[in-house]
Order: sequence, then structure tokens, then C-alpha cells
Amino acid sequence: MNPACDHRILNSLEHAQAFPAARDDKRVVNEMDFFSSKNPLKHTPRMDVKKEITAREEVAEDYKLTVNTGLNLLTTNTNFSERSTVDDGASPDVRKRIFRELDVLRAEIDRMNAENHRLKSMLNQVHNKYCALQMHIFTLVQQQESPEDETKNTKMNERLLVPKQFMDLGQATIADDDEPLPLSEGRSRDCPGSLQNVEEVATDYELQKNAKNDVRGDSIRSLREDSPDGSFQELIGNKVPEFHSSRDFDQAAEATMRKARVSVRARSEASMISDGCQWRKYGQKMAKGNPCPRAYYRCTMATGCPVRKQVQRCAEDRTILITSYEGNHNHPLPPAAMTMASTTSAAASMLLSGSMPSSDGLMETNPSVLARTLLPYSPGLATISASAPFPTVTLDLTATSANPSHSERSQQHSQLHHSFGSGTPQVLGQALYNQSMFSGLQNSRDMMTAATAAITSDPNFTAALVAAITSIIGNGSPKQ
DNA sequence: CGCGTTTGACCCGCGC
DNA sequence: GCGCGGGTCAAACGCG
Repeated sequence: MNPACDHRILNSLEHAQAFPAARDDKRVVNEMDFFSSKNPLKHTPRMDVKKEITAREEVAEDYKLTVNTGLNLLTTNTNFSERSTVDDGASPDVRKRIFRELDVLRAEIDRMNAENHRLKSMLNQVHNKYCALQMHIFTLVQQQESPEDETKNTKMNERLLVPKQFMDLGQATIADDDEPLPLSEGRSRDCPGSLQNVEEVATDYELQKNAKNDVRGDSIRSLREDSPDGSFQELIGNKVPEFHSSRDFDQAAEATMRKARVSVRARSEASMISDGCQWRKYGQKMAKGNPCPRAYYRCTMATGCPVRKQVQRCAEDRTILITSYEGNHNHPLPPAAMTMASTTSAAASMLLSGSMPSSDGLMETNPSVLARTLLPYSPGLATISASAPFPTVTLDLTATSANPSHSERSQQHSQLHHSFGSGTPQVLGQALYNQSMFSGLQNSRDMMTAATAAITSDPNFTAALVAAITSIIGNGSPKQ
């Protein structure tokens, strides 16, 4: 019998015993002991280090991305076995050297195994903290309820609003999520993303005859039934002054229907930064005070996608490209576009949550808190503007922290400064990627959105919750 | 021929 | 009411 064949069979059997889960297509994280010392190593010292490094990178990539994806261990072992047969006729000296090197490799594998366990532990900790924080926020929001409170309906609305934001934030991941609402303007076919939540709700409230059969429609209808006398405005505007007439409500609804916008400043020679989406230009205008024309683009990755963006060069520094995003995608996005979309969506959602017509809202009283909450690890510069026609978050990813325009704008807006490198599209993408990876999970941003809704709904609650959230986020800085 | 871009016209909100 | 500016539409045009 061929000894090489024996080795392969033996390795396969041992591998199957040591890694029973490896026979399944899907493996869970705690089963991924790729470098377990229990595996009887038949590896020869001629196993080249490059392959080992590649395997380690695969493990790391697996953790970073899908966690549950398995590795092709059998192939690797088989290769090792095949290599081992080559050395069978080696001299005793060579064998001694081989065994020495084998010991070294085993030690290295042990070390990597320990590192593997450490990473699993970290992952579990992150997940546990995320769950705890989520529960904590929900508990705090619900504690705001008072059973005999005459504003019971309002609280119920808030309760519904927060989970809704949990669900809606970010780009849509299900293509057939919702049908577009029949808005008053025929061409306004906004997606169910959080950016349009308030707008949709407000519009839908006006168009009560436009019943919808989906979950959102049911929620809205239930709110209508609960608050037929106009308390519904409190859903769309936290701390909204009481409206005693439909006209007042219309004005408030109109104010909250303003679309939030996320603007990104980045240095780029290209006419448009690459964000992973497909865009079609539908207009160009000369903006006042800027010799450079402003281009209007519409997302063409799906029919009816409401996302639009404006691209314009900065008048002061024409190397700076200002890209403004508006709306949420109503279709799945490619990985390259997920980062930008989720970031802008979260930013806009946060902004809209804080842009209610309130005199003591979070954004107006402490915009830096919102900026810090929204972009806890953004290496760029976040500017929040409530005075613009649209509530706008500006992510400044240009290199010059001492940009004169910043100084000028800082008199109008609160800012959060960080140092940052050059603002090429690649760097922009990386910056947003880093930002979106805070806590490793996008749901964390969802929590922040919900937290903002809670904060803005009750100013008495603001200080404690802001401190808690910012401290949690601040302590959980990813070490990348 | 289909698709994307260009560009003038149009609509709408806002300020005076 | 009027003018201005921003945003969008849609026909014309260009390109592959």
C-alpha cells in the first residue's frame, strides 16, 4: 500500500475526529480551532511559512467577515501529507532537524491557537455588550412610561418609533420590503429607510385613505387609531409644541419632512467619488456663488430608488469634491456600497431624529454630542448644520485640519475635530469603513439612533443617557 | 438602437 | 405679486 495514501487517510480520519463540525458546510465560531494542538500533526518542516501565513489570514478574514464560514482544512492537510511522503527517506540528521523544526512549528501553532481563543473571547464579549446595551436602552425607554399618564398614547407611539428605527436604519436589505407610499407628489417614491420615516409617516397621516397592508402601515394605522385627536404629531416630532389646529400640525409636519442630507468633503481629481453605487446624471446647475456647476445624480441600481446625490467642487478649493447624499436605498447594495450607504443613512437618521422642531432638542443644544455619538471613531471631521435648508451632516475628510473654511464655518456650527490623512476616494472609503465598523456591528448604530430618539423625546432624560451612551461607545473603541 | 449625458424649460419655495 | 435660486424634467444629442 502506498504510504502517502495511508497518510492521507489517517489525516482525514484524525481531522474528522478532531473537527467533527468541519464535515458540515457551516461551522460556528467556537468550532474553528484551525490550529488546535489536538490535531496530530503530520506536517513536515518543509511546510512553507507562506502557506501558513495565508491560512492565518484566512482565519482572520473569516472572523472579520462572516465568522461562520469554514476553511478547507482537508485540502491543507492533504497537501502536508503529500509533502511528508517526500521526506520519508531522509537521513537521521535531517530527521532530527525536521523534528526540531516541527517542535517550533507546534509551539507556534499552540500560540496561534491561544490567539484564536482570545479572539473568540473578544467576539463574545462584544456581542454580549451589544445585547446588554440594547436591552438597557429599551428598558430605559420603557421606564419613561407612566401608567396613569394622560400622554399614554404618546409613549406608546415612542415605543413604536424606537423599534421602527432599529428596523429601518440603514440601507434596505430586502428588495421587496415595501411598496412606495403614494405621496402627494407623484414622483416622490421614497424607500422605507429611516431617512424617510418621518416624512412618510407625516405624509401618510395626511393621506389617511392610502391604507397599506405592510407592517409599517399597520403601525401607522394603529397610531392613528390611538391618537385620532392629533397627538400623532408627537410621533413625528419629539417635544413638539401642542398643535390645536390642523394648520399647526401641517406646519410642524412640513418642518419635519425636510430631508436630512449627508455631505462628504473629500479631495479628488475625479469628477465623482466612487462609492460603489451606480448613478445616472439627471441635471446640472450653476449654483450661486460657485463657478463650478453642481451635478445631480440618481441611483440607478434599482428602479424607483429614491437616493440622490449632488456633486460639486468647493469654490475655495477646487480639489475638494463635495458629495451630498439624500435618501435611503430601497435595494440590496454591493459590499463596496454598503459602507457609504450605511454611514450616510445612519448619519441622516441621527440628524433627522435630532432635527425635530424643538427649542431644546439635542442637536440644537448640544450638537457636538450628536456628532460624537454619530461618529465616535470617525477620523474625519463631522459638522452638523441645523440652519441649512436641509439638516445636514458634513463629513470632512480633507487633510487640512486648519482649513480656513473650517474656521469660518466653526462660527456657525459645532464641530468635532480629528486629524486625518489625505482624502482620496480610497481613503474616504476606508474612513467610512472604519467609522461603520465601530463596535463591529451596524446594529450599534441602530442603537444610537434609538437612543437619540429617546433623548430628544425627553429632555430630562438627556444628560444621563448621553453620558451613558457616549461612555459606552467611547470605551469600546475598536483597535484596528 | 439603447443608454447615458447635456441643457433649456419648468416647478416650487422663499424672501422682499 | 414678483424675482431669485434650487431642484427636476424631458427632449435632444452623443457614444458604443
